[in-house]
Amino acid sequence: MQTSPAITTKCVDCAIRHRAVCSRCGGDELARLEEIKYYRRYNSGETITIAGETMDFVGSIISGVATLTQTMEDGRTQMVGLLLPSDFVGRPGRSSAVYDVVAVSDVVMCCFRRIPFENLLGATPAVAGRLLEMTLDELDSAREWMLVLGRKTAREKIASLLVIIARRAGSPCTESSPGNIWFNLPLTRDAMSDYLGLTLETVSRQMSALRRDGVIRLEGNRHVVIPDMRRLMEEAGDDADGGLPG
Amino acid sequence: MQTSPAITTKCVDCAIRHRAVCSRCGGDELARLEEIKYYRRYNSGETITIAGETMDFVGSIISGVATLTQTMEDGRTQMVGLLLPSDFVGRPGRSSAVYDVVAVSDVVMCCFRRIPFENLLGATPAVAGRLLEMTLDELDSAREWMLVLGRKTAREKIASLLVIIARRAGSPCTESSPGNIWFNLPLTRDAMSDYLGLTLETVSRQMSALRRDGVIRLEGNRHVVIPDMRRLMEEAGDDADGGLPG
DNA sequence: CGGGTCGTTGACTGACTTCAACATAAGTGG
DNA sequence: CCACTTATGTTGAAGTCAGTCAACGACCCG
Repeated sequence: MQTSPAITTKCVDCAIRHRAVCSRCGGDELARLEEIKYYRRYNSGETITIAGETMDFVGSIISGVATLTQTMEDGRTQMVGLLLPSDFVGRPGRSSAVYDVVAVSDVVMCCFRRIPFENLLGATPAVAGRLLEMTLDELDSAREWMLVLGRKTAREKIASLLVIIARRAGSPCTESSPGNIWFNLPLTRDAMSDYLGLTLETVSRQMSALRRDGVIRLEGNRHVVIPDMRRLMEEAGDDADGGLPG
Repeated sequence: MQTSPAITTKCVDCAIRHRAVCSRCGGDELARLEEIKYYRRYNSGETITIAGETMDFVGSIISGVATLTQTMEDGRTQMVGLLLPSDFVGRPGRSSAVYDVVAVSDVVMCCFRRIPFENLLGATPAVAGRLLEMTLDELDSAREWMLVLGRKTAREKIASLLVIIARRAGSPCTESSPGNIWFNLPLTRDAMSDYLGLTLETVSRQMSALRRDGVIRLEGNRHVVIPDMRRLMEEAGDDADGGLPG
C-alpha cells in the first residue's frame, strides 16, 4: 500500500462523486469531507484489511476491484462481498475488521480516518443517510446472494454471477450488434469459486458449458461477451425483467 | 392481522425498548414515536408482507417469530432472514416489499406508517443512527450466513442454526446442570430446510444424528436442550470463542 | 529452458436429493 | 368414542450433481 500525495483530485471532479457515500453532499459538506480525506493505492493481490486486525480507517473504492472474504479454520473460504468503484469499505463504530479485504486488481481508495469520519457522520445527515441507503442496498444484495448459494445449481450460480458483473461493470458493444454486452472478468476461476461456494473445477466446467451452449462468448480467459442478456438471465433463474436492454 | 386498540403499552414499559430501533431515544424523541405508533397482531402462519406488493408501514417485532423468504418461479425458496423480537421489518425509502414475511408464531408488531417514519428519520438522529447500526448488524449476519450456505456441510449447517437460535432465544436451564441451555425451536423442519438450503429430509436426518451423538437432546419435536454449548459450536465449525458460558 | 500461475478436462467418489413408505399427533365430525 | 383428515416428522433405497484427485495445456517471466 502506498499513500500518494500525488493524487489530489477535487471531490467535485471525482469519478464516484454521484454514487459514493458523499453523493448527497452539498458544497459545505463536501468541503468538510475534502478536509479529512486522503488517497491510498493498493496493487493487485495486496491485502487491504485482515479479519481480526485493527482497522483505523474507512473509505470508498474509487477504481479497481476488491473482495471481502471469510475463512474457516480448516481453510474453507467464502467470498461475502465484491467491492466495485463507489462501494464503501469498513464499518463505522467498529475498530477491528471482521473480513479479509483483498485488492484483486490495482485499487485506489478514498480514505477517512475512522474516528473523524464517525464524528462527521453524526454532524452530517447527508452522509449518514446515504450510508444507511448503501447499507440497505448491500443487505439486499447479500440476501439475493443467499438465494444463489442456497438454492441454485452450479450452472445457475455462474450465470447469476455473470449477470451481476454485467449489470455493474458491463459495457454495450460498440461495433457488433448493439444488444451485446461485454466486460473483463475481474475474478480468477478460483475467486469465482469462492464467491459461488463451488470448486474451481466446477466453475471451469460450467463456464465451458455456457460457452458451448452459446450463452456467452469467451475471448481469452477474462473477456466475456454476452450476446443475449435475456438468455443469460433465464439461465440464472432470474426471469424477472429489468435487465439492460437486449 | 388484527389492529388491536386493546394494547396500549407505553414505550417506556416496552419489552424491546432497549434493543429496537427506538433504543437510543430520549424522552422527547420517544414521545414523537409514541404519537405515530400503532400495534398489529398476526396469527401463526399469517402473511405480513408479500414480495412485490405495496408496503405502507415499517415496524419492530415485539413478540413472536417471523421469517423473511425469497421464492424462485419454480418454487425453490430460500429464507434470508429470521426475525425475532426487536428486529426491524421493512425498508424506509421503498414502497413495495421485496421479500415475503410470514409469522411462524403469533406475532405482535409495533408499526409506523412509512412516510411519517421516513420524515421522523430525517429529524431524529437517534433513530437514524440506531437503524444504521441495526442494518450493519443484519448485514454481518447475512454474510455469516453466506459462509454457512456456501461452505458448510449439512451437519454443520444444522449446528450453526442451533447456535444462532440458542444465542438469541436460549435460556440457561434452571434445574439441570447450570451449563445447559434450552429453547423451543421456532421453526418446522421444512422452515429449517428453507433457511439452510437443504431438503427437509436431510434436516431430519442430521437432527437425528446430532441427537444420537449426544450433541443435543430433543424432548418432543420442538424442545431442544444443549448440554454442551462448546461442543455444539465445534460441530458448527465456529471454533471462535465468545459463546455463552458452558 | 525451467518454474510459476492460471485454466481445462477426465474418471471416480460421495454427500445430499429424490422418491416413497410409514409414524405421530391434533383437529373434525359422525 | 372412533374414523378420517391434515400437518409434521422419521427413515430407507436409489439416483445425481458437484467434489476430489489427477493429468495436461497455455501463458508469462526470469
